[in-house]
Amino acid sequence: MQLEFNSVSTETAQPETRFADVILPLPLPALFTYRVPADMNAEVQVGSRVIVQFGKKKVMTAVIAGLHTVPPKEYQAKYILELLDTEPTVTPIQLRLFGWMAEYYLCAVGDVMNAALPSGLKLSSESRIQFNPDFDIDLYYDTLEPDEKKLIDALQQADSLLYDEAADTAGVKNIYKLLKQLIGKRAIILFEQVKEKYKPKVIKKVRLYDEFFSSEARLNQLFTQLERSPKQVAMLMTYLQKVPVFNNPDLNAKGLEKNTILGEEKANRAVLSALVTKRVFEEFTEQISRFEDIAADENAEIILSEPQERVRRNITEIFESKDVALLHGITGSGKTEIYIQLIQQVLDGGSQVLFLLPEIALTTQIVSRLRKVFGSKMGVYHSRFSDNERVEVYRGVRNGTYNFVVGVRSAIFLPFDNLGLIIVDEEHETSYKQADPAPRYNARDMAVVLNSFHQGKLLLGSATPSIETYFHASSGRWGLAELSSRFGNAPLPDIKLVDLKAERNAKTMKNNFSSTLLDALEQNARDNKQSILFQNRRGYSPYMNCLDCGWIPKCINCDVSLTYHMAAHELRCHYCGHYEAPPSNCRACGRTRLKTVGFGTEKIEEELQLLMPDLRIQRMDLDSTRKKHSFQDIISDFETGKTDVLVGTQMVSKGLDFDNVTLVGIFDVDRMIHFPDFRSHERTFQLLTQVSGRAGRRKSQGRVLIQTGNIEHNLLKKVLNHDYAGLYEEEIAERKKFYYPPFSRLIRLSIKHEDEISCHSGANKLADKLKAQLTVRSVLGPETPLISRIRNLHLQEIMIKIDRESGGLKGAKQIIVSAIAALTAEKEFRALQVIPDVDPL
DNA sequence: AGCACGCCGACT
DNA sequence: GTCGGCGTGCTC
Repeated sequence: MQLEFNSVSTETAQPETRFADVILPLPLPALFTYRVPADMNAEVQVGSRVIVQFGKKKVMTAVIAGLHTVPPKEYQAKYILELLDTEPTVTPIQLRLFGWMAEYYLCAVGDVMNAALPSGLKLSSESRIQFNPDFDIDLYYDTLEPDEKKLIDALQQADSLLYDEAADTAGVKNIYKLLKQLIGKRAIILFEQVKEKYKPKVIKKVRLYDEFFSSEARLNQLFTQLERSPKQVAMLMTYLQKVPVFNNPDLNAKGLEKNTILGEEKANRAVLSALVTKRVFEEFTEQISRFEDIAADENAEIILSEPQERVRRNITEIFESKDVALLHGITGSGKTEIYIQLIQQVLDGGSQVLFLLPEIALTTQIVSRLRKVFGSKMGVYHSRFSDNERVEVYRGVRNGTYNFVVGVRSAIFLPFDNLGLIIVDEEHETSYKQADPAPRYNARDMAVVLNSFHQGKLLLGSATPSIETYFHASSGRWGLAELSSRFGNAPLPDIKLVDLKAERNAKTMKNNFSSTLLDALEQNARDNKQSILFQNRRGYSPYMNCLDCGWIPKCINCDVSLTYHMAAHELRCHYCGHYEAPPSNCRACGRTRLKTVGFGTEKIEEELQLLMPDLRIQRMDLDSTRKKHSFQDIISDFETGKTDVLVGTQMVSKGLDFDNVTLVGIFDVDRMIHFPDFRSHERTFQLLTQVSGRAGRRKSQGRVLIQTGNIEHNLLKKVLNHDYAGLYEEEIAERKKFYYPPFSRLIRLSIKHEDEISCHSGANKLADKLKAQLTVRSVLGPETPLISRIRNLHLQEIMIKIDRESGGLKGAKQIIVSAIAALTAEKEFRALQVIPDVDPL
């Protein structure tokens, strides 16, 4: 589609002229007003997508947030160029959520909309280059320079090119100069093209022309006609067999897939196309879903155990008086079956259900389990899906194909209109919080808000609830249901600490493996049992070190040491992606005694392989699961017993159920415990409990060995005793004492600047402004974060604690926003970025 | 966020 | 003398 950019209207606004306030997909604080062309007056609706021109040449998709007839006074509104929807894509509830989130998380509505809509629904324009048909090529070709000739040649072949394609064909880096020259010579023209990104999936089919089954005689005539083409007759027979049109003429309209007919013996393309040419078969295409049509398994009836049933009733009771409940059920207690029953109940009542899961848990067994019960009326919304697939789920929710969706955090943005139940499983998971970019939202918290919009019910589930959630649940604001026995009375795993200090003194360590852990691994291998080893750090070793002068290779862009990766034999920065070859000489003293220090998953894998050569080991971390299916492959290899040991990061702790795993080994807990963060104990407890839960599901009791240099540590004792209550008591007391959530609200301001000095002075100035307006004790910092520079930007942090009782959240936010605006308005701090993060993790 | 307009250094 | 660097201000 070619767009007209220079059309200027001279009409004045008639009384009936309508105006639309639209949300643009940009981080701009305001809505923009466009004029509705008269012929669209009847069709425009709030929530519909439109195409508008923004600025001189940008054309983009916007969403109508409001319609009115008040002409803007300060400027002449541009026209809406195109209306994309006959039915609104965005529902009123979604618009309300967008606005709510923008205000709460201190970002632009455009940011929220960007996160909410799959990019397939956001068309945008691209600049394309076209040969100018008025250019007299014969006359001027020889005046062109070699680069120009190349591009012109290519443009005469294709009807248009993108900038990048043009740069490629011309073989130059900077295409703009070349384009400018050619525009000057009037050889090319540029235009903007709006690209529809979503492409429905189609299959090619064939069917008989209707005339042939009008009567048997007509068909016989056809057979006679084809007499001398046995293969064509065979193909026709195949068709009639698969599509019995004489029993039911309506079947012909649906036809038969080309691939099905071509899959038959002796069938081939030539035969089919002959029949098409003879106008026996008619070719057509049909739009289909990208998702397999899977029927629910009738036998997948879920029978709850007595404790499960009790808890289910308990939750139903809670929902009579409260909208939110926490299901605190220890690992392996069978929360999923309870969810299934509740979901079924709500679906039967005619309402929609949303089931949120953390990113990693979603690719695994739970989805197939739910699939068995709910079949293809269940939609799955996941970031590993292609954009086309996500658009299909979005549309499917809108048009009623899916009344139940299992999804990751962004699924809260789907266009539900009647949500009866939201379940947030593993509610403590940090992946519910989007760290970057804006909106920095927590899907678990937004589920609470969304639920109130729908006046539905929300169930949070976890074996290790976050302290905040447990506080709300136990204080009576929300309901609390506890499930404290494992399904089938399976015993909880037996967790033991391995004393690294003692083993080091006794010199029984082999590299990073204690003799206790090695013995257990050997025992397990003999018994044909599987083991999981957990080390929450990928790569081979976190840094290299010169033995002579202590020099450590660091990232050129960030203030971090480079991690050595064995498989790729390179040093990598885990923050910016920079990588380089490991140096053979120390860059400080020139000597060659460089050693790798510390250990990650790669090193554990290597050491274990050396110690136990017969063991079949697989590693599961970000590096080994980059490719699309590798994650699933690793899991199924382990599931089917093709591997004995799985070495992994956090990834192995989430939602995986393996019946034959009886041993879990955990490395490097001391680092986790002592991580400088007020949540480090909570985190460590959650992680260790989750990983431990992988050991000995169902029948046998599993063993967990935690290697630590600090066997007396209070937190580890709580882990050993599965003492969540103890953890909660201690943590909530700390939070109260030091005034942390849930007793206050936190807003973290990250200050970034290329220049270190400006970064510090800007942060100081901002902190001073804030301290003057808020109370001094509520503004902490600025502080230099653990990593002081990322991607060449220096960092400072200010933490603001907002009093819960004073109820000044909105006021405080107002102060923060204006303080930031005032600071960045000073020209000294023009290049300073201040990024607010509300409820940071 | 892009993008155009505008004012100062190293090159045909 | 021009090209082009990125500072600053605006986009309905």
